[in-house]
Amino acid sequence: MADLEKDLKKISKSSVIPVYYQLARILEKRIRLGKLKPGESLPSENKIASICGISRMTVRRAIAELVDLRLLSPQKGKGTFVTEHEFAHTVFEFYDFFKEMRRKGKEPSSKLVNVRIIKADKTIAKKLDIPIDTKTLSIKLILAADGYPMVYEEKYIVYTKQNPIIESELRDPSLPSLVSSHLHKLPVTSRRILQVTIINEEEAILLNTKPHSPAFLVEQILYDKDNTPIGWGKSIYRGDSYKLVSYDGLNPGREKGGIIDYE
Amino acid sequence: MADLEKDLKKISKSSVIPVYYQLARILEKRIRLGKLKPGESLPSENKIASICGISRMTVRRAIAELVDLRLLSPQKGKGTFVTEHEFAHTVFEFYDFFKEMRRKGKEPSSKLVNVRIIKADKTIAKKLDIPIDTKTLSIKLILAADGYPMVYEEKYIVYTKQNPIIESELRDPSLPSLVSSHLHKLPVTSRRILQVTIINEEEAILLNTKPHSPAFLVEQILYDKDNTPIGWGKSIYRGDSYKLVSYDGLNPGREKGGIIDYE
DNA sequence: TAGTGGTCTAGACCACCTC
DNA sequence: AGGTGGTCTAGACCACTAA
Repeated sequence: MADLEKDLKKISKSSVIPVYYQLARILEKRIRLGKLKPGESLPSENKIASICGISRMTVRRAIAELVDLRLLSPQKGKGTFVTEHEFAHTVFEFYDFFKEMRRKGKEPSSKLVNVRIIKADKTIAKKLDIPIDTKTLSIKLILAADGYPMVYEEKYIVYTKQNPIIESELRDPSLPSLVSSHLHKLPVTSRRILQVTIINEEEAILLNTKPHSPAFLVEQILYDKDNTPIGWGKSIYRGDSYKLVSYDGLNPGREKGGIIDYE
Repeated sequence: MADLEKDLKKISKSSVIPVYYQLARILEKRIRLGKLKPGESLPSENKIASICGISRMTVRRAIAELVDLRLLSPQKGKGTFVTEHEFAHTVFEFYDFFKEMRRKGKEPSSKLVNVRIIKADKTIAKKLDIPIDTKTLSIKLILAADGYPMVYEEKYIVYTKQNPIIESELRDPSLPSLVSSHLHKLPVTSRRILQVTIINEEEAILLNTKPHSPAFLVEQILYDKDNTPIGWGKSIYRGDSYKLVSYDGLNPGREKGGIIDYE
C-alpha cells in the first residue's frame, strides 16, 4: 500500500482545488482502475489524515463523496471498504423531449393536433378524480425531431373559464406548465408510469408509422401539495426510435459531472 | 418566520437522534408542507446555528442532506434557497426480479427452458465482440411469479471447458453470477437497454400469452474492467404485467428510507 | 463594508468492533 | 484496551454578493 501513500502525498494544500476534492478523486481513480478492489479496506481516517497532513474532517468529507457514489461503504468500528458492485438496481433516466433532442443535435418541434373543451369520460374522470362530464381541457399534439414525428401526446386538465388558453402557452406544451398557467394550482409531485402498448390506426397516421407496431406509453399525473390530481397526460413514443439506456455497477463516472482522466 | 424559530428550538441536544438529523427533518417537513415555498430563502447558517445553539458545521451537514434531496440550493454570498421543482428529469427504477416479487409477497421461481453449447451467430458475435462460430454457452429460461410466467430470458457467455456449468449455479440465473462463476472474469459494468417489442409465436407459448402482444425487451451487456463485453442477455417482460413507475418533483420522501410523519 | 456560503482545523466524546 | 467510524464544537480564513 506504499503505492497509495505516494498518491496521497500528491495533495497540494495551497491549490485552488479543495483538498477534499483532490483526495476524493485520488481514491475514486484507484477504485475505478481496480487498484483498490471490492472488499478491500481503506486506511483509517486518522491514518489518511496524518499521511496527507490534513484534518480528519476533511478526509471524512472526501470519503462521504465516494459513499454517495456507492464506491465506498464505511462500517462502524471496523473500517471503510470498497463496495461490491451491485447490478440489481437499474435506473433508466427519461429526459424532457425538447432538451434531449437539442442535446442530440436534432431540432425539436411540436404541432398541435387539436385543443378542445370536452366532457370528462370515465377514464379521464377517474384519473383526475372528478365527476364524469366535468368540463375538461383536452390538448392533443405531436412532438417531432427534425420534422419526423416521434411522440403523440394527449393532455387533460380541468377547465376553468377564468384562465382561457392562450396561444403562446401552447408553445411549451409540458403538462406542468399548462397546469400552472391555466389553473391557479402549482404542481408539486409528478407520477409517471411507463408501459408498452400497440399503436392504433389513428396514432399510426399521426406518427406516420404502421398500426400494430409496439410503442412506449408514458402516463403522467400531476398532483398539487394536497395530493389532489390536477393534470393527466399520456404520451405514445414510437418504439422504433426510442430506447432507454442505463449503466450499473462501477458506472463510468457520469454522475455529478466528474471528469476523470485515467492513466 | 417566528414560526420557524419555534420549530428550530425543538431540537434536543441530548437526544440519541443526531442533531443534524433532527434539523434536516424539521426543514424537510416545512418544505414538503409548503411552509417554506420554492424560491424562499432559509435563515443564514450562522443564524440557524445561534438559534438552535449548535455549531455551524452541524447546520451545514443538515443542509447538505436536503441539497442531496434537491430540496435546497445554496448560493455563495447570497443565501440558501428552496428549489423550484423540476419535472423534466424522470428516473425509472428497475429492480431484480426475485427481490421485487418477494417484496410484493409473490413467490418467484425460475424454470430452465434449455442450456446448450452453440456456435455464435452474427448477432451474438457482435454483441460479445467475438468471431462468428465461437463456442458460446446459451441459457434460456422462464421467470415466474406464483407460477405465472412473466419473463423469458436468453443469456449468452463465451464457453470455457474448464468451468463446466453446474446445476446449482443455474438456481441464481442472473447474468453477473453466471459470468463470474463460469468465466474467471468479474463483471464491473453493466449496460442495460430497455426497448419495446412484440411477442413472437415461440415466446407466446413460453409465456402463456398471445402472440403479437406488446412487451418490454431488456438487453443486458456485462463488461469487465477492460471494457470487454463478457456476457449478453435479453429478457422479454410481459407488457400486461409490467409497469415502471417514477415520482418527480417534490417526491414523497422515499429516498434514503426517510419516513416522515405529517401533521 | 457587512453578510453569506465554502473550506479547513484540531481538538473532543461516543458507540461499536476486535483482540 | 485500542482502534474504528459517527457526531459535534468553536473557532478560522476565503471568495462572493449586495448595499
